[in-house]
Amino acid sequence: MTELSVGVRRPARADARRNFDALIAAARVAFAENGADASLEDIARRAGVGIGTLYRNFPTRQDLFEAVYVSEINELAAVASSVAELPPWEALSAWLSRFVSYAVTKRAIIDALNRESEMFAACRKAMYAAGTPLFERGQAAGVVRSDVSFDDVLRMVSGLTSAAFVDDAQRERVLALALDGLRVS
Amino acid sequence: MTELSVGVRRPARADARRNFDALIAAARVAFAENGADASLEDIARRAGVGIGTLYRNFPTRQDLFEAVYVSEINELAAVASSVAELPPWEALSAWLSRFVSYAVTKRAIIDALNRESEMFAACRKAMYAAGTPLFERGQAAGVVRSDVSFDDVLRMVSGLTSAAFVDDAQRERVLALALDGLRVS
DNA sequence: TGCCAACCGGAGGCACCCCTCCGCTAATAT
DNA sequence: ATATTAGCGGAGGGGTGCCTCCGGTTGGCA
Repeated sequence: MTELSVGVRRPARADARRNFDALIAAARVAFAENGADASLEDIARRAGVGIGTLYRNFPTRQDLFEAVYVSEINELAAVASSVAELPPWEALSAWLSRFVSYAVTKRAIIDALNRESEMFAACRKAMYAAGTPLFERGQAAGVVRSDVSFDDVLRMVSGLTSAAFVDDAQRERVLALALDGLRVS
Repeated sequence: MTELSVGVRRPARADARRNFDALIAAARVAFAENGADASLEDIARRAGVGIGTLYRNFPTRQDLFEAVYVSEINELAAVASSVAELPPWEALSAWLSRFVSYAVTKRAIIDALNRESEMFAACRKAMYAAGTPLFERGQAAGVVRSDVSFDDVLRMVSGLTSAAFVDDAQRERVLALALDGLRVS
C-alpha cells in the first residue's frame, strides 16, 4: 500500500522528526477534543514544543489539518484489507462500522478542510479505493442494492457518525437500521 | 399549541422588544454561519444594538442558545400538524424531511446546549409530542418497522443532517435510502 | 573531535473577544 | 407636558490567540 504524501515535508534531522510527529499526534487529540479551531499554541504546548516549531513545520492551520487527516486515512485504508476475507455483506458492514468510529474523531477536521485541495482529492480517492471493492462485491453477490452509489452510502454513514447517541448500543442499532435500507433480501 | 417559554423574558417596552427579537434573529444567522462560538459582539453588531443590550437580555451565551433553539422547535412543531392529513408513511417521511432542513441550521446550537437543562428537556418533549403520533400511526398501519423506537429514527435522521452532500438531490436520495430501512413494504 | 547549518523556543506586537459599569436617552404613565 | 425609570450603548480592562523574528542550541558529518 502506497502511503499518501502531504504538502508539508517530514524533516531530515532526528530531533526535528520527533517534534514533527509529536505535533501531529497532539493536533489529532486537540482537534478531536476542541474542534477545528483548537488553539495552535495549546497544540504546541501539548507536544512539548515551542510555538515557533509548530509554525516552521506547518505554516498554516490547513497544513496541520491535512497532515492529521492523511494519517487517519492511511489507517482506515489498512482496515479494508483486514476484512477482505469475510463474506460480502459482513465485510462491507464491518468496514463501515469501523469507518464510523474512526470518522468520529476526524469530523471537525473534515468540516474545516479545504475541499478543493489536491490533497483532499487524493485522500478521497484512497478511501474510495479501499471501500469500493467491498461495496461492489456486495452488489455482485446480490446482497447490496444496485440503485445506490458507494458515495451515497459513505455520506450516509458519515452522517451517522456525528449524531449524538445515548450509548454505543444505540449507535450500532441505528447504523444497522440505516444499512437495512441498503441490503437486498 | 402552547408555545414553549424560556428562562429569559421578552421585555415589556416596545423598543426593548424590537431589540430582543433582532438579537435572536441575528444570533440564529450567526450561529448557523460561524458555529456555536460566534462572536457575541458580532451578533450585537448585526442586530444593530450595543453589546450591553445583548448582555442585558441574555446574560449568558447559553441563554441565547436556548432562545434561538426554542424558536426553532416551535416552528418545527407547527409543521407536524400541517402534514397530519397525508397517508401514514407520507406524513412521517415528509415531517422527517422537513426536520432535516430545519436541523441543519441548529446543529451547532444543539451541540453546545446544556443537555441537562430543564428547558432542553421541555423542547425534547415538545418535539417528540409533534413527531410520535406520525410515527405510531405508521406502525399501526403496518408501514413502519415495529422493532425500532422513534428516538432511534430521530437520531438517525439528525445524523444525516450534518453530513456533507454534493447537492440537495443527493441528500434526498440518501435520506430515502436510510428510511427504506425503516419501512415495511 | 570540532564545525556549521539546521533547528529550537518563546518574547512581543497586534487583533479580537468577553463582560462590566455607568452616564445618557426616550418610552410610558399621569 | 412632565416625571419617572426602564432601557441604551460603548468605553475599557483583562484575557487569549495568532504569527514573526532572532539569539541560542544541537545533531550529523568530516
